[in-house]
Amino acid sequence: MLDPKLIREKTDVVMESLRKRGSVFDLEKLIRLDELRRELIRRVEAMKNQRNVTSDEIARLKKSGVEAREQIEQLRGLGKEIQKGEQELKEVEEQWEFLSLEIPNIPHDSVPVGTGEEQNVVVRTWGEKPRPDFEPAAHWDLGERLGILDFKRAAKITGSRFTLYKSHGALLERALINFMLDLHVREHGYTEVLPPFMVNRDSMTATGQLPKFEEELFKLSDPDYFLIPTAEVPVTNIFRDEILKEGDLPVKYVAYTPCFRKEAGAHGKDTRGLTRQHQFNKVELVKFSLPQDSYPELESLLLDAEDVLKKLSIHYRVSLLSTGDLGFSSAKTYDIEVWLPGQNIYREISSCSNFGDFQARRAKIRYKTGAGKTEFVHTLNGSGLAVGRTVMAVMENYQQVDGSIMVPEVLRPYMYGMNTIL
RNA sequence: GGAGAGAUGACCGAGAGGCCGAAGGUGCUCGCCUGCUAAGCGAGUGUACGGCUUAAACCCGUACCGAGGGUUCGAAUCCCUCUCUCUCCGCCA
Repeated sequence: MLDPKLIREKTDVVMESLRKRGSVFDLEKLIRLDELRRELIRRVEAMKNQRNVTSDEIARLKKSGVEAREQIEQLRGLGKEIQKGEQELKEVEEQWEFLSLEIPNIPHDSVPVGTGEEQNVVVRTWGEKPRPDFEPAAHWDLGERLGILDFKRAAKITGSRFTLYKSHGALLERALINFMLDLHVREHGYTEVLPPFMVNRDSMTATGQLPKFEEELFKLSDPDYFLIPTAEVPVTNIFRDEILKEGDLPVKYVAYTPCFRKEAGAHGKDTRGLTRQHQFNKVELVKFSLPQDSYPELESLLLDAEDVLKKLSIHYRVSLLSTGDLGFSSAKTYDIEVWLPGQNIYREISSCSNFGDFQARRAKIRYKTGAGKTEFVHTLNGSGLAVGRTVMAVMENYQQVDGSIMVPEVLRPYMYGMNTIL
């Protein structure tokens, strides 16, 4: 959500932001609703003021033993008037709020302007593409051959886009989760949290998944809950409707959770392997920061995520998303793309974003400054990393000519000391 | 699932139809005092929205005592519904 004052007073800035994103949002309609809303507020509040003033008078008269028939009569009709006005206001306010929740965040000045991912900018690469002297296989072939990934049976159990991990495959997934959590807790100073995997509608609205992206979410019908599409949702909502102390910031959390996504817009895309699943594991980094620190915090969060691949010695690149590719809630996003030799492509394995006060405003996460003012915090998050995609990166980058997979050095303590998956 | 208790400001906790935005305490801020890893004294300290303002502060107004409805001229206080927390019983991984 954007500051209503900003929309009202710096309309051109908001317009420009929408243009850069290629968004078709109806800003004029929102501004009209805002004006109508304020007009109604003025009317209703004037009536309420009259009610309060006269009510006080009644109280004074009664106290001094005088009947106040006339005044009571005067107010009898006013209550109904106020109710009518409030009803009208409520309707307008609901429309206004709904529309407000659908304006995307304003991109930061450092974000390149573009129409899509073609204008994303690669800001750095790390390591080099491996040059095996054999034709590297894709992880789905490796996984089925080794008996560690079973896509057919997962489809039987549930449906498409699910995976059954078996034996050392399951162990590798678990090892990566523990390795990542340990790294971020012990070396990067994050506090581990394990949140609920289902959340309510308010939480989904606070981080920006609702109301716009409901069709992407798995929904439970009985209680009105949703399966989380990322740990960002429950973890950011830890402080919803709270006022933090300035000295407590920044707060840094790391959480492992499964994630559930419908992938509604991706029919027929990435249908093979672990790339795009309805359920996948992710270790997520979340920060709450002072507004003035959030961009440096984004850089350090990105480095924390990159560190996982560095420790695993897997080649990757980092790109800065252009305005056309930027997520709805984000002001600035870096993607980390890992090299997959079996598919001969780079694939996103982490997305690190600064949301500015966009989520904090929706979630009402604030802090008190030394001067006693209450302000919105900035929220940030990034995958550290997507675990299923890391499994495929390990498999494809560490495969041997015989189809076995070497276990990266750092994972061996987490895998009973084994050095090869045969 | 059954029975009961509760939900008040950053936190704890009074309050039971008009004098309550809400006592008292803690915390925090400022000042004084003292002087040493602390204490004492005094003052101040909610949020949101609307108006005023070039903008802000100030000021004015409105709302908010879990959420939503109702009764009433008037509700933190009375009634109804819901949510959550706690205790006991039952059941259960």
